[in-house]
Amino acid sequence: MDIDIKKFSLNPDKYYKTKLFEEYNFERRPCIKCNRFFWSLDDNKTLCPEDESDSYSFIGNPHKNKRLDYVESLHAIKSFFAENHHTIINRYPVVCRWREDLYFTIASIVNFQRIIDSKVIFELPANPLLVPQICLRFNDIENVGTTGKHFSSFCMIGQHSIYNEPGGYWKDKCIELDFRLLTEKFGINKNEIVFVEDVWEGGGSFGASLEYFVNGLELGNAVFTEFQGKLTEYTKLKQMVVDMGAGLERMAWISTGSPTAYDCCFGDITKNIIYKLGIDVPANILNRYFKAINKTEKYNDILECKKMIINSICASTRNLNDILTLESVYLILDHIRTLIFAVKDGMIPSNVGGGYNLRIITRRIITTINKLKTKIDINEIIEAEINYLKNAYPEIANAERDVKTILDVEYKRYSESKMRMDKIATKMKINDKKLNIEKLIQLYESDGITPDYLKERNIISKYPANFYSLLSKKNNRVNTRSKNILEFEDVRSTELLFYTTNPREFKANVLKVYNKYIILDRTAFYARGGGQEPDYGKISTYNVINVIKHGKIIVHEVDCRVDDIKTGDIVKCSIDITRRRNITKHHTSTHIINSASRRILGNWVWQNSAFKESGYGRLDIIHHSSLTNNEIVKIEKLSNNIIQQDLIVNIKEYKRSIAEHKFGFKIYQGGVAPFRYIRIVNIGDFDVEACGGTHVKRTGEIGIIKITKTERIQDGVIRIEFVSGEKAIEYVQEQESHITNITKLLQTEKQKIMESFQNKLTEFEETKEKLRYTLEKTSENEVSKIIKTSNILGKLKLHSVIEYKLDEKYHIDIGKKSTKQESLLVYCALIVKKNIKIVVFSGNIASKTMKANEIAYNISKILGGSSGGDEEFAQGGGTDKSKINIALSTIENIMRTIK
RNA sequence: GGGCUGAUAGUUUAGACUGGUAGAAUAUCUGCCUUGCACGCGGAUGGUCGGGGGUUCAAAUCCCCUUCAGUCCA
Repeated sequence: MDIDIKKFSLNPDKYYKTKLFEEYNFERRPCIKCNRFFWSLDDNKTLCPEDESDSYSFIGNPHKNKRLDYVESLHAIKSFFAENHHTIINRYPVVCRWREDLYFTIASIVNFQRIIDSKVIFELPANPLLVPQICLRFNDIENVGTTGKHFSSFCMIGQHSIYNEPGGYWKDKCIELDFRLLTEKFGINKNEIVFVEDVWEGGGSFGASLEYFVNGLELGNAVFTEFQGKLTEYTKLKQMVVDMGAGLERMAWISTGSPTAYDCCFGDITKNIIYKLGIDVPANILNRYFKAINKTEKYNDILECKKMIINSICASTRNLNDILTLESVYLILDHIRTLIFAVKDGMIPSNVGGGYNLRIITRRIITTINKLKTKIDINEIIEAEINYLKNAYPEIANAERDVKTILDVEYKRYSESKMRMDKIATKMKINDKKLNIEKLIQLYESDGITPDYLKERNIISKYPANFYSLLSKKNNRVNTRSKNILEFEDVRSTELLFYTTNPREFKANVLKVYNKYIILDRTAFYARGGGQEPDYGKISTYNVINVIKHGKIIVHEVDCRVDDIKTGDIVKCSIDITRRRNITKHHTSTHIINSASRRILGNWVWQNSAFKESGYGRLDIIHHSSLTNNEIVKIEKLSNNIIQQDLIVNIKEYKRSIAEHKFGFKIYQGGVAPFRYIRIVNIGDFDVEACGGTHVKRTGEIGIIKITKTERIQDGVIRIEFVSGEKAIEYVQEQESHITNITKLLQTEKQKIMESFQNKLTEFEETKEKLRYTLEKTSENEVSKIIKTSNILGKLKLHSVIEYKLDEKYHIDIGKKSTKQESLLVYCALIVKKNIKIVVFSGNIASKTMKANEIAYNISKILGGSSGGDEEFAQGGGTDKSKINIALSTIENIMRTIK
């Protein structure tokens, strides 16, 4: 990266110099330590901001008398940019459903990036705009709470503009506004502001950037994105994008000069908890401590490092302990805030995907709270945080109950998990097994049992220091995906008829024919998209079997090579209307079931994905547990109730900002559409979603919804399969015919089917019982009969039998009893079924000369099998039924020879 | 998205590596003891070994698939 910074820094006039720098006479200098260039008004600065001696001097010493906390800072920033002709956009969801490569929104620009065929395209709903975007980042949660500035979720103030589109500006205006924001709204002395030259890459595109710092703290980074590709090999983008992101938490921190950024971002909550826990550290010690910890770069042992700081500022051990408790408070507040936004936007803790990050922070919340000596009420914190944050983000006002429920569910899971861990540990302690490194790794990866936990339980005394590095070595993954892309660059976009007149039959101009593909100037064929399968039908004489979108062009695939249609022809087209009708019903049903599930289960229910075919529909929802029978019944009932109400399905285009304002985030069930205008499908007041699919006009048309199956396809995701309309009738009829057949088999009538089935079960149990009883009663007789009638051969007795009816279980029972009573007896049964099974018992005396395992071995050899067992009992088998008699006479002969 | 671990009686589980009668504890029923309860001693009931397929004379055990649960990583 350094080489490339040099490349850009070689041409500072082009990439870095702005009008503001000229006007104010900013001076450009290289850092005497790292040679990076920076722009500043202060002649004394010779080092990069981080290395300056006065870094973090704002702590305890803010710039202005009027101090703005988190919410106040946000309002100040919003009004400043609104005054300067920016459209203020609501935050996007923190769950990033519009990008396959991200679980969470990690930067404000992500909202507007679309990657199509590995090309980056930016779509701004307004130009220029400002968006306060909550971002979730989990890469250094270790630092949350301890450094004073790291968060697992933070608000990135996104200032975005596309230079070469109407309304846009480039670096001059951007830097001027950022400078004015700091000086005018936050009262920062212009001499304290430093801009550092850098290059920034993200999402496949990059450009020169200016990071701006105040007192060593980076507040924002303005990236002027104009290239795409690798840093060594790139092309110029069609769009020139200003991507400025600033940290709201840090703005508030600079403004208030509090010891940490956590102190000014949660309202009074922090203060209240600190008071409740009895933490009492003098302000000057806190200020000096956090200044020092922020200047510390690398450390091996964090606790040692903290102790050193405490010593250097002449603080006490009690101060250190209080600061450690304080860190816990900060961590809890940060993690709960992250959870609030995640749950509100449709992600819950689980063991896969982004949900795992949420599980980790949830469990950190729980363990950290448990560690505190004075117990604090987690529900109170949730309430207080939402109460404060709703002043900045009103939409989270109603999230309280959901967050509590999710945390409760997760708490129970964690308790069970800990109980399991405890059991395993206890068992290991009893068995006192030696644990090698492989076993330690297995315990950690399969059961979540850390070596530290085993140490705590005195199961091991120490473990290899490289344990965690051994683990991390195992992780490597490269995700390469190649797509078959058809090139139709010269073809103009297709007019979509299904959004307007939606005809069943239409005529169209052929624009292009290629192999099995046809492109028309207009089409009513629905292309696969939004989980809805495509229309089938006919173009001229060809059967359409697939319809796909290629950018704004619709491509029809037919079942054979097209050779009698050519460009310029006018063709007659017709759509398979039965198929379309079925798919349409399933699509509207998806919306209904989705909203019904949310009402029955809870507000965290979001659509995870959906699929609508002609034969059935499938909806995957976010939910924490498998559905109970009762829940399924309720969802089905509510869905059908909506059908019976025959609600009007309203479809209308809205400007995105208006739609978001009017209906809220929940419209993005299928992901965020990047367009300025979005199509809103409104089912009465029951369900509102942004959707591009086909829908019925009134819910009554669907007729009936029947849920056929639900399953938990992974932790946190429930799949609901269902059928609608005619398909539902067919399904019900099929079920009915099954019942009819069962009724016939049971020889009863439908009303009594359950009763009759229960009777049959009881009967079966009783029969089993009778058989057991009979065998027991007769076995004694049988045994004495066997002993009496057995062949006396030499000194011993032999009872041999060829059995066709009873099983080996019977003969094992009888053989055992017989040989116990008569120690001279050899009991030998050949059970003939598909194969032959051999059961041999040899009595106590008999087994001295006639070993059961040897007898079984000899017989099995003759029958073409093998055997196993000991002297008194053996089993075996074979396949050759024709040799049964030979086998038995062989045994008799052997026994005769024994003396 | 990838990996790992597990599923045996109502409950907790042994057996699996090395295929050959599924075993224990607890609960339940019951007998003895006791005025009664608790305890103690004895007996009984309870198992599609998660499901399906394969290998084998024979699979809880070995192999493959699948369902459910847990856990770790990106």
